[in-house]
Amino acid sequence: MKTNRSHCPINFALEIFGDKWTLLIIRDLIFFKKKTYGALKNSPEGIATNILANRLNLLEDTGIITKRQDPKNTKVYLYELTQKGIDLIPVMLEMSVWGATYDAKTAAPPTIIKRIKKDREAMIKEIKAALKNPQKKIIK
Amino acid sequence: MKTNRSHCPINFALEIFGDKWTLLIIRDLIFFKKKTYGALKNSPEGIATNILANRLNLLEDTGIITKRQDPKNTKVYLYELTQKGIDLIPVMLEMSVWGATYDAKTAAPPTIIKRIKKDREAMIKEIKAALKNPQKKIIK
DNA sequence: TTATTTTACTTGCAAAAAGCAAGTAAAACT
DNA sequence: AGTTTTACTTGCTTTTTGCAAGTAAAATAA
Repeated sequence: MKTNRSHCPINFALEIFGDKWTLLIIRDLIFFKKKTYGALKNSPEGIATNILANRLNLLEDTGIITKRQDPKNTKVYLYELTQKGIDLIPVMLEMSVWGATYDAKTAAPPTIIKRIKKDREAMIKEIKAALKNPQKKIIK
Repeated sequence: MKTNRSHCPINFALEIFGDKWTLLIIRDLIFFKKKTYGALKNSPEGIATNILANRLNLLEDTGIITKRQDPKNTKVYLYELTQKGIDLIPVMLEMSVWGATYDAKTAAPPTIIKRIKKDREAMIKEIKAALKNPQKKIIK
């Protein structure tokens, strides 16, 4: 059993998602509404399949996502955010604003960044609503 | 020369501080106002000295901190946040709230967490003010 | 003035994690 | 019945981390 380095809340967070891949998976689940292993592995950063499988397991173990069979296709599994995962939206938004501010070549849609800055709370609600509604999408 | 995986703002951020130590150093610079190598290495998580030196270099290279000699003691170096580093305060606050929410054994001071939730903007200003004023401290 | 301590690192080596290519098993489609 | 699709696993190399010890220069103490 692995022991915690401390109970500082920042450290607690980093022990779960302090690496180069985990938050990218969560980004895809939140902003692109990806749900399957296949969709997640097709992200532009090119995650290795063993890393993806490992991180999905860790995220499930830490209660950030759940895994279930697709009712329409028994060989497909659906990965979905729990409340604990949904509550990472504010972290993701702040990271997006920071990254968009300091990457001169940022690909972040300016309208989205502006809306985050202008009315964070509304944006958070909108993203949560989009997660529940299969029609809505935040980023295409 | 290392190439970017993508220009997604989240990925941009992760390529800089997507690991288990970098944000802990930034935490110490922001909340505990640590400025020296010695102070940083004494944090409870127990960072190895080679990792600390490496991360301080990377943070300097990416423009998040600056390094200068202590005018009172030529053998001491002072590490200080740039605007790019100060702008990580919102990210740190959201991570703190999330970590404090989901770690049953959290050591986060409840009064601080409440104030972040109640008035984020005021809290951000207060932390910035504390960084400029050598008397003020956010967390002791 | 010399010796010791303090500060900020560096070095070397073992262990763990990441990255890459290929392979597998079961369901589904042709 | 054979091929494709989906979700992984395996094996191997490279890179990163972690740990213990060492170093060099400045400051302090004897």
